[in-house]
Amino acid sequence: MSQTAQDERLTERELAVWRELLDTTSELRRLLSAELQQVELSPGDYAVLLALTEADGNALRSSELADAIDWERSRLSHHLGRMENRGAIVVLTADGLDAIRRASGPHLRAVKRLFADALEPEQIDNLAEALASIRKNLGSNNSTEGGHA
Amino acid sequence: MSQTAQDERLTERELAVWRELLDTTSELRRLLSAELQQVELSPGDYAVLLALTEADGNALRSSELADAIDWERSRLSHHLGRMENRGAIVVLTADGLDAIRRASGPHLRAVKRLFADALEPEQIDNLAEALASIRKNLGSNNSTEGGHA
DNA sequence: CAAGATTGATCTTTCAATCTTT
DNA sequence: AAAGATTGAAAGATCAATCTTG
Repeated sequence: MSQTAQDERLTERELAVWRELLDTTSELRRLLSAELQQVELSPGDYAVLLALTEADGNALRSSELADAIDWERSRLSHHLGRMENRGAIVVLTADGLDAIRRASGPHLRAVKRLFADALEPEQIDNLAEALASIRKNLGSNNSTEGGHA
Repeated sequence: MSQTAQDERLTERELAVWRELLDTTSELRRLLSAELQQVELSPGDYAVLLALTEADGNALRSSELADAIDWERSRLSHHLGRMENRGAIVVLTADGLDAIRRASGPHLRAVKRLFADALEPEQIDNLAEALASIRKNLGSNNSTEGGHA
């Protein structure tokens, strides 16, 4: 499945990179979340709206939406309820479209600024390759089984 | 600050890798969390205990601990309260040491299995380099300012 | 009945006060 | 008063039922 020795312990180096991966992505999520807050959306809101925008006819069945953003059904259900309370959107209405349109420009600029601008094309390739290897390994590995929740 | 052109839009490729980074790390966190649950610890518990284990005398002031794991003070305060309720540990007691000892073996093996085993040494290096670039860029960039919360 | 979807309970995180200590 | 720390309330996430529909 994997290319490196399976039998040895995790090295200091590997552990350090692992922690750095967790810390860095946490920080990125935090900053992007703050960015989105300026247009009154949570990261969850954004994920939901984005998935709907990208779907055919701007609509998805609940379970399809859950799959698209890889959420548990119950989490989605609660979240949609909250969005409704806030006068937000379940299936993309004019308001919903408006919200995501207002958000996506700043959001994408933030992703570029915080992430893409930091990396050379080759680094992007390397990162993509590393993530693909991890993914591939998750598929064949995974004691908890199943893939996701 | 950065090496690539600042003025163009985020490319499809960059966006795809960005999403893949978010998805992959989410999945890793989920699996590691499930792993920890088998020894009755949450990822938060583990972070707290680990920081204390690595500290001088297995103790830290509250604000130092918060800094070490990069949490807001209030979050740490609530979490420590919950750990106390559960009969867990604030400053590392015998029970706390015991808990982290029981957890760390399985946890580190899981990190190796899910993360390190998937990557060639060169991929680890590449990943570390990409993360370092992102970090460096976060330092000089960051509109929300400050660094963390 | 089984998959799709919602609900309630509980736990976690965040935000805005508030209390404490120097 | 300013930094350190705690608290309460509200939002978000998770788990185990439960309800709904095909």
